[in-house]
Amino acid sequence: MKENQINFSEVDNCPVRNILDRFGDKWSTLVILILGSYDTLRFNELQKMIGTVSQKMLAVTLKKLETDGLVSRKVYPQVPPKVEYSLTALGLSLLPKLESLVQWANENRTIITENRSLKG
Amino acid sequence: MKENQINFSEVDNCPVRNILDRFGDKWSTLVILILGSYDTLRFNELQKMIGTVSQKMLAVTLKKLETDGLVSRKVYPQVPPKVEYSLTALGLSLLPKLESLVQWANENRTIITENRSLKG
DNA sequence: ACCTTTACTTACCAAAAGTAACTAAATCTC
DNA sequence: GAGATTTAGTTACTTTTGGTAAGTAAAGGT
Repeated sequence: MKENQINFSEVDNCPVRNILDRFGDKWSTLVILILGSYDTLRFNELQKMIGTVSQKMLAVTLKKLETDGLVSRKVYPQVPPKVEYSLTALGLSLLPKLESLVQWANENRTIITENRSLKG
Repeated sequence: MKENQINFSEVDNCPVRNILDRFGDKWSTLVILILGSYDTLRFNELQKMIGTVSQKMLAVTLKKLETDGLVSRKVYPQVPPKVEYSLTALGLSLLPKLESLVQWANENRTIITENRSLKG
């Protein structure tokens, strides 16, 4: 057992899983990455940008991110409604870590695709 | 639109999502992190360490990671069977990026937990 | 002869996510 | 002035994903 070991075994006691489980869902990381590159987006701009997310899941995802304080939500009292989403300082602090994952994915895309086609 | 912009809008054409979707599942990142700290583990050592993963999902997760070439599987022809899992070089190259996410989660755990209890 | 052990698989059930339709109210079109 | 359009959602229903519990194979221990 290495030093600085993290205990993963209990969900509630595990500092990591409690937080990371929130990004283990299908859309959170993608929403953060996109808001990171576009700064401010309305609900259906985000939806068009992602392309394959359902309205329901985008709404749920944004609500969770807002609850955690990663995304802020600005409502303009208009009809039809206008709501703008952007990253908070906390969300921005996570961004470079996710971008580093994206960079890794880009660098290793070819080799992983090859591995997949070998094994089927 | 910033320079170095990534196009997220089409699943198949998106270099990022094609790869990252594989870690968007419930267990992959955790398995990589644990194998990263324990070096080599047998199937049920991994299961005990995670604590809440089902045998079925651990098997599925390991098979996907093996297919992608992130995890290697060494079978000892014994009865009862012995199978050892460890990270490949590719898996090891991903590890620091995931550990950086863990570090972020640790640093921001308190504030996120507070945010959740305010809104939640 | 029977129980144990390990790394799975399988059949069945629960939870998460996808789909499509619906809503409210101001503005635009005819 | 009746009806379509627009936006940010919500709701009811279906599909997909994950969880549960039991089963499997074959060697060794009691």
